[in-house]
Formats: sequence, structure tokens, C-alpha cells
Amino acid sequence: MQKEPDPLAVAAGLYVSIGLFLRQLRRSPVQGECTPPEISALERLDRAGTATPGRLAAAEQITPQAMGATLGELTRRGLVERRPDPADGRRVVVSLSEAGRHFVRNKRTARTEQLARALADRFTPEELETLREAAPLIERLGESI
Amino acid sequence: MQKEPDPLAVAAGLYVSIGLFLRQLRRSPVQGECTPPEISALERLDRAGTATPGRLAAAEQITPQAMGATLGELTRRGLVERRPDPADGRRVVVSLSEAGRHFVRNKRTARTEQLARALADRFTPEELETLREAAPLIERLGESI
DNA sequence: TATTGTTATACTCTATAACTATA
DNA sequence: TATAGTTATAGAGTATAACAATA
Repeated sequence: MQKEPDPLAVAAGLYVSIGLFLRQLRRSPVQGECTPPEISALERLDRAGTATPGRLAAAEQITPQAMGATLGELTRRGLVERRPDPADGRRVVVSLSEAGRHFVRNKRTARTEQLARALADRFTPEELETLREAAPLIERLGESI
Repeated sequence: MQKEPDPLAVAAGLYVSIGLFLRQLRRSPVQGECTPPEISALERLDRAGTATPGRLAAAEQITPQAMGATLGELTRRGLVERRPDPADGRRVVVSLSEAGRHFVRNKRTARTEQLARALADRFTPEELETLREAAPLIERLGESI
């Protein structure tokens, strides 16, 4: 067991693994599921309560235009509500509708449940612990570049 | 410290973290870099020596048509060579050109080096070890769904 | 008939640029 | 002028469907 892994090897391994993971996800669509950016926006809105499109875009690391498209689709499907900000006419306030809240909290998203099932069935507790520790590190790695 | 992490929490955390990581990567393009599917195809070809488009597509979890597009671009740029299979006229054999081999082995891809730098600068050896162990688990999680 | 690969077309997610409305 | 958001357009990466060539 190596105490100081080679950063280059770790970077290459992580990059390849994440790529394969994502392509596999795309190959196994989940019935009634939202797309990845939609899930992210819904879960963030659930935690935040209300937000503006601009703040959501910044948090999700995409442009306001891209977030606008996602929110437009979610609004069209009745999961998200948009209201003008009474204090500042330029702003729009978005929040989950009742249906959106129900969707996020009860389905806990079909995708997440699918992954959780695979984790429970095929991974040891030690492996789960490794993945649990790795998640915030992966997020931090993204922020570090 | 929890001995048996909740699979649902691990799944949700991993999903969100990987999403943010990827969107951040997209926001910081690397000069002279290949795209993710191009890097994957080149590295796989380097390890395999030769392959057919169909086998590469299966290994990378995409359709033959999508792999055909990637290989077409790599061929156009002189990194990959295509030859008809003398034994089976339906098949095409692809392999790295000299330039392609040089690209994969020497640049080790600008993206990977960028990530390695962030890992070396901002992560402890213990954190690197966690990420090193997590990479194959993430790949396996993709295969398990 | 089955298999390998290609061509045509469309969809999702994202970006840049240009515009409108409000501050 | 600066800011929040929208509309228009384009590009990458992928998919499905239809096709040609070979087995």
C-alpha cells in the first residue's frame, strides 16, 4: 500500500472512471426521471427554498441562459414556479411548486434510488465509506482547477 | 465515524458532486486539448494497440455511430489510422498513428496534468488515496446499473 | 439473414452574442 | 451605466432510423 499516490495516476484514473460512469448512466435511462441538470436544480431549490435564476446558475456552474432553459422546462411541467420580485422588477423569484417538492422529496429521484440499490447490493460497507468520502473531494477538485 | 453509510445518501452525494465536477471542467477548457470522448478513445487505443470501431464503442458505452464520429475527427487530425481488415471486408481496423501515440504518451493530456496539479497542490496524501480507491468503484457503479 | 459500419436526422445541454426592462 | 433575465443562434456529444456492403 502506497502512502502517497501519484497525482497524475489518480487524475487519469478518476477522469476515465467518471467518463465511463456518465456514459453508462446515459445508456440506462430511468423511467419518469428528470435530466441531470434538472435534478440538480430541483434539489438545490429544495434546500434553498427560493432563489433567482442568476444565483442558481452561479451555484450550478452554468450560464444564466442555460439555467433559464432548465427552469423554463421545469416550469412548463409544473415543478417550479416563477414570480416577479416585488422589490426589484428585474429579478425573478423561483421556488418549487407543491408537485415539485413532492417530486424531490418522495421519489428522491428515481436515478438516485437506482444508484443506491446498486450500492447496497454490490458494494461492501468499506467501499461505500470510500465513496462517501470521495464525493466532496471530487467536488473540491472541480473547484480547484 | 459511521461504519455502514446510507446508500441513498452516498448515491445522492456522488451524483451531485460528479455533476458539479463536470460542469466545472467544461467551464475551464484546456488549451490544445482533446474532448473527453477523444481522450478516452485515444487512451484505450494506446492500451489495445488495434481495435475495430464496434469494439471501441462497446468498451466506451456509446453507439457505433457516436464512436464513428469521434474516430472520424481523430483520423482527420492524423492521430488515428483506419485500415480495412484483410480477413473480413466488413471490418475496419483502427490504431494510433505515430502522432497519436506521441500525443497520448507525452502530453499525457493537458487535462490530466491540470487535474494532477490541483491534486498535488491542494489535497493531502490521505485524500489522494481516497480518490485513488474511489475511481474503480465509480466505474464499477456505472457497470452495476 | 446477421453483422459491420456509415449516412441522415434529431435531441439535450451548453455557450456566446444581442436584446429588453429595470435600477 | 450596470444588472437580471430572455431570445437567437451555434456547437459538442449523443441517440434512433435507414442504408450499403460483406459474411
